Amino acid sequence: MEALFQHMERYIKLREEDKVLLSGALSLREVKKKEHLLEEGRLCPYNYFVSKGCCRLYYVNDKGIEHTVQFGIDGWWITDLMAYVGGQPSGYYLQAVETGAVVLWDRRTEDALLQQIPALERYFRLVLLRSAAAEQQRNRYLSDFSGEERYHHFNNSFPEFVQRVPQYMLASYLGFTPEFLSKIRARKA
Amino acid sequence: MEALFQHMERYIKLREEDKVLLSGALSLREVKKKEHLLEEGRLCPYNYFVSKGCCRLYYVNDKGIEHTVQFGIDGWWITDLMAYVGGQPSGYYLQAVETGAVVLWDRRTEDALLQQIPALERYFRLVLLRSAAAEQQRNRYLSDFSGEERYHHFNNSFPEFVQRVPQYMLASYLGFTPEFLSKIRARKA
DNA sequence: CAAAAAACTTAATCTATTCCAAGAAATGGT
DNA sequence: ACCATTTCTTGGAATAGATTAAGTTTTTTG
Repeated sequence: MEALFQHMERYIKLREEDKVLLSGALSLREVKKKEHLLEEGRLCPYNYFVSKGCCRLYYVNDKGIEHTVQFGIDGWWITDLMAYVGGQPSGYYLQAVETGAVVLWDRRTEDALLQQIPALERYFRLVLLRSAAAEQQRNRYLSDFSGEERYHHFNNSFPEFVQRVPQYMLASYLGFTPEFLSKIRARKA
Repeated sequence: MEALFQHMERYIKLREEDKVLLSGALSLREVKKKEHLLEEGRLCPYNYFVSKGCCRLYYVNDKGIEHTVQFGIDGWWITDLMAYVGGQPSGYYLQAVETGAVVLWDRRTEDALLQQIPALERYFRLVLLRSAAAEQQRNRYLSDFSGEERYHHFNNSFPEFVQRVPQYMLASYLGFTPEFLSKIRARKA
C-alpha cells in the first residue's frame, strides 16, 4: 500500500488524512504465482495497482491461443478497461506471473473517493496520459518492426525482464508464436 | 469551439465564466484538406480537438512507407502524446484528411487553465480513460484478426467512414498494403 | 476541358511467420 | 529423489501478405 502512496506522491501531494481515507477504502491482495485476479466472463469492477511482483493481462482467442496484451510490473495500473468502464463481463484474464501483491481500486467507491480527495482526479489523469503515450509507442513498434526486430529491441531494452517471464508469454506479447521465438534465439547463438 | 464545450459538458459542468476563460485561452484553427498540423521533427506542444472534419496521425518509416496510427473525427482528441508530454521533437505527422477545424489545447497554458477550472482535470481523466479503453480493444482486433477480417469488421462497423477516406490510408490504418486491400475488395465482388 | 497528379487494380514472384508434430529439457510437487 | 507437468527446441510443409512493376481509373489543377 505504501508503494501506491509513493507513486501518487510523484504527481500530487497527499495529506495524512488522505492516506487514512485511502487505506480504509482500498484493499491489498496478495497473489500467488499463476493465480488469476480476473477471468473471462466475470465482471471487473476493479483497477489493479501492482505493488509487488508482476501481472499480465491476456485473452484467449477462439482457437484457444493466449495473447498477452499487457504486463504490469510494480508501479503500474492494469485492468480490462472496457469492462471496468462499461460494467460488462470481461473478455480477459488477469494473472499473477510472480507471487506478489496488488491494490484494488474499486469502481463502486471511486466517485466518493474522488470527491473526498480531488487531487486524485489529477493523479489518474497524469497516469492515464503517460500510459496512453507509452501505448502509442508500443503500437508503433508492433506495426513497424518485424517479429524478430521486436524481440531484439525488447531484449535490449529490458534484459532483466526477459529473464523473469516464461518465453511463451513473451512471444504472445511480442505478437508471434513460441516456436518462432525459439528459432530467433537459435539463430543468434 | 462550441463543439468542444458540448463535449466537455457530457462529462462535467461548465459555468459561463469557464467558457469565457476557455475561449480566451484556446485557439481555433481552420485546416484545408491535406494540410499538416504537425510534421516530423517539429515540437508538438498541442493537443488537438477535432471540431469539424477528420484528421489522421501517421508516421513514415525508414522505407518511406506511411503508417496511419489514428483517425480523429469530430469529437476526438488527437496528438503525438510522447512529444506532447515529453517536449521532444515529434516522430509523427498530423494531417487534415478533410477540410475542417480543430481547437488547439496548449501544453504551456495547461497548468494555469486546470487551476482556474479544476473540473477539467476530471474531463481529461474521463476522456483519456475512454480512449485507452478503445485502444485496448483496437489492439485486440489488430492482434487477433487477419488483415481480411479486420477490413470486413471495420467496414461493417463504420461503413460511412470507409467512404470518406482514401483506401491507402485505410489500408495503412488496418495494417496492410493498399494492394492487399484491393485484392480483398475484388474477392468479395 | 485537357494535362498532370493521385489513387486504385491486377498479376507474378517472394518471404516472414505459422502450423504441425515429435522430442528434449527444465521445473514443481510430494 | 522421482514422476508429472510445463516449457522449450527443431525441422519441414503450408500460407497470409509483401513486394515489384505495369497499367487503369479517378481527381485535381491551371
